[in-house]
Amino acid sequence: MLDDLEGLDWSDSLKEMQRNWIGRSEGAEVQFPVVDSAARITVFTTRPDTLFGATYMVLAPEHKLVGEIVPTAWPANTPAGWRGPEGADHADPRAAVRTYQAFAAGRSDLERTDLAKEKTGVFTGAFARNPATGQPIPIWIADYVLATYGTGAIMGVPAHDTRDLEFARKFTLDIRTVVEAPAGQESVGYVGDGVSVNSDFLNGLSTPDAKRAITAWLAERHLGRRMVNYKLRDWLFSRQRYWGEPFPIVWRHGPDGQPWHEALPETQLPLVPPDLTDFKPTGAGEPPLARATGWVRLPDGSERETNTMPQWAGSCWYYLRYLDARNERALCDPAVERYWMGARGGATSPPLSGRRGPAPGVDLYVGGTEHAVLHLLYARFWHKALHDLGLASTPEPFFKLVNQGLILGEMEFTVFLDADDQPCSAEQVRDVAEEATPEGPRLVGWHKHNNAKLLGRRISDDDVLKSGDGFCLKAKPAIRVDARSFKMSKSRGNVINPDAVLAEYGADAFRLYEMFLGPLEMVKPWSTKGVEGVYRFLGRVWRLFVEEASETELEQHLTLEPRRGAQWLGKVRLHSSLRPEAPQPAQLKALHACIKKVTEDLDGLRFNTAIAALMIFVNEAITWEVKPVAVLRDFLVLLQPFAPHLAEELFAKLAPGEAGALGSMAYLAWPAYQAALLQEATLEIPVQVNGKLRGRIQVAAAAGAADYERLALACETVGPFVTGKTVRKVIVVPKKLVNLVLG
RNA sequence: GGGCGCGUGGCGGAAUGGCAGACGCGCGUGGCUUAGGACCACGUGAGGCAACUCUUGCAGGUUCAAGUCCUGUCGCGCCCA
Repeated sequence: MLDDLEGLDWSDSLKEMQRNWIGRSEGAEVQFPVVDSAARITVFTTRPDTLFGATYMVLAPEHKLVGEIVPTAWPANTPAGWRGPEGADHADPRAAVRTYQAFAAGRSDLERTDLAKEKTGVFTGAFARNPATGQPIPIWIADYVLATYGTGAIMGVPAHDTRDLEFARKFTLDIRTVVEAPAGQESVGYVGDGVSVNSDFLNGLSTPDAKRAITAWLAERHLGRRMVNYKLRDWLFSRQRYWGEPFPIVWRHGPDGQPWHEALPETQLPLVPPDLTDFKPTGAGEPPLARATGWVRLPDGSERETNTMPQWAGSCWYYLRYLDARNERALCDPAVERYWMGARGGATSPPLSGRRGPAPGVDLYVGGTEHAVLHLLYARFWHKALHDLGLASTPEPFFKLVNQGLILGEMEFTVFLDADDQPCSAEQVRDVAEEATPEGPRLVGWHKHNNAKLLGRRISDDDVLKSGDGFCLKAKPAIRVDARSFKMSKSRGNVINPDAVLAEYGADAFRLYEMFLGPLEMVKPWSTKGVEGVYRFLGRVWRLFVEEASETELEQHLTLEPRRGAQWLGKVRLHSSLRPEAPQPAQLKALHACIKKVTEDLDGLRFNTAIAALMIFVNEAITWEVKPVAVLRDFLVLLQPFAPHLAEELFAKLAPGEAGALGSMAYLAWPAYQAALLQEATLEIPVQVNGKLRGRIQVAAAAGAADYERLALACETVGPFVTGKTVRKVIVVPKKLVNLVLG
């Protein structure tokens, strides 16, 4: 899964997130014998070269060896600070360990590892032997070591690990430098690569060499081995909910009473969940399915599994099932699978970056980053399993993937108020954060100087003015306000309901606005005013085609009898300026410029600029006295992917026979632009003097560099800047500009 | 703390190293209208009477030419810790 990320046409950040989640790290496993015990503590480290600097060990509080190694009494000379956190000076190590374990159990993983927090821990009273130095080193338990990561134990190398150093300083543990930092840097606390020192046979070796040497040395003595560790964990695949696919598993009991489970035969699939009216878990704490006793208990005495699969189970393979959703015998017919998912062109794992034409697998996956490491990681895993089983023909499901940006709520302005309701300028506020209240989240902050808590109050955009690089109160310009857009959420109350937008502006305007908002991948704030803008554009398209009197009639009838809209729509007539005449050159140029832009922008998923090109065309075409039908027809083909309802409606009026025969414009050929029609006879070229715009010249399309230079020097508005000075150099970029460089 | 991304008019945004601000919103003026928050036309980065000057977070650099490339810095966002 890690290696195949290379060939995917995904964003680098998304691939990086998957790499981090998989969390491959190379290092070594090292055994530390426990003094006066048969036990050995295994640690995983990415820095085996620092083994000589390991001056203590830490086990996770939940580590299974803890109970085994703790002695009944503190060793002689145990410092007071080691015998319990914050001065709790326990009489014996067992009490200290018990107390600490209880403390750690109450903390979340995040609280434990947060670097800003104070390190906590307690000495177990036991020692381990550093396999490199032979010295005994104290064994601690501390919650900055997580039981679920690696082996749940670490060697503490305070000189070269930030967290270990903090811990060692707090509990006055030995700090031993074993890596020399590059000149000019302090070696204690240095975590990069350097040269080994104070490390016997490693001395003088560079970090990579030292890692190899110590790993080999450990392996020879059966004290360790090279190891690759992964952060990726199993993901618990069952839920105690009703809504989810039931597992096709039954439980039986052996003669000894021991339960064992068995998969249902394929003939009994699919397994459908029972109808329930109560979806809560049972009083005994069993999942909701246990309520359907008739479904759970089978005639032969066995019982069905009552856990269900999690929501994401289906999302790992639905794109395969969709290909052949009614197939009763198989996941998907192999021929169908090859047709839709197969690597067209023969390659099974092509390098995809910069590739043209259709990709194998799902043609294009558009999804949010919130799926980066869950759905997208596990769907890849399932797909690879299915590929290995011969059920999927590609090694990856989604070769080309685009993360669409989140659409945020409308911009909100917030003024900060102190305890007396006096406004405080936003630049005086630090640590602005959201706080939950019964009315929904609100912003809070703290005053930079007096540390007073300040509460945010939302204000209307009518009450603010632009000021410098921010906004201020219209009534009190000295008070700056916070301006930002938030993620839409029910509790904040800034959710835009698509149904409401559809009812008001229609589906064409809604989808058009979403595409017009900005680049697909960017986070963008919603603006209902912007929907009105594209809605108006659709109105202009309509009026481009439709005769005004019949449009007025339609509107009047719609007001009186909205239910008979379809009937009146049929009576709408095309505008009399639409005629089957040959297009003028300027009209063809406008059309083909639009075809070129829309075609290229669609290929690059730049919907916003494609729509801008459609608008430019309409703005021009609406001024034409005669509108050639052929030109407007091609325009409708360009419009159809963006506003299909409107485009189809107008196409049916413009070409009723063709529209009726095709059923949908989707079957029409996409227009091709002709470059020749876009050629100009003369070009307007800007003239710069020392890089500043000073004039414009008209240049024939076929002109050479000498013509550009002559015309530029002769240009009226350029003259005053050049007279009396030496033109040292003339830069001519054909069809682009002329730059006169003065001496 | 680390990684990645983003900073352009009042707002969303446009710009193969080559005329910054396309297109849209908002705003202004006018027209049409019994009326309209409909529609149409024109204007709209800032300063200046003007010639012109300034302007892509900030500071440098490369270049005939930088929003775009490089270095540093500040701010915001996401992910990880």
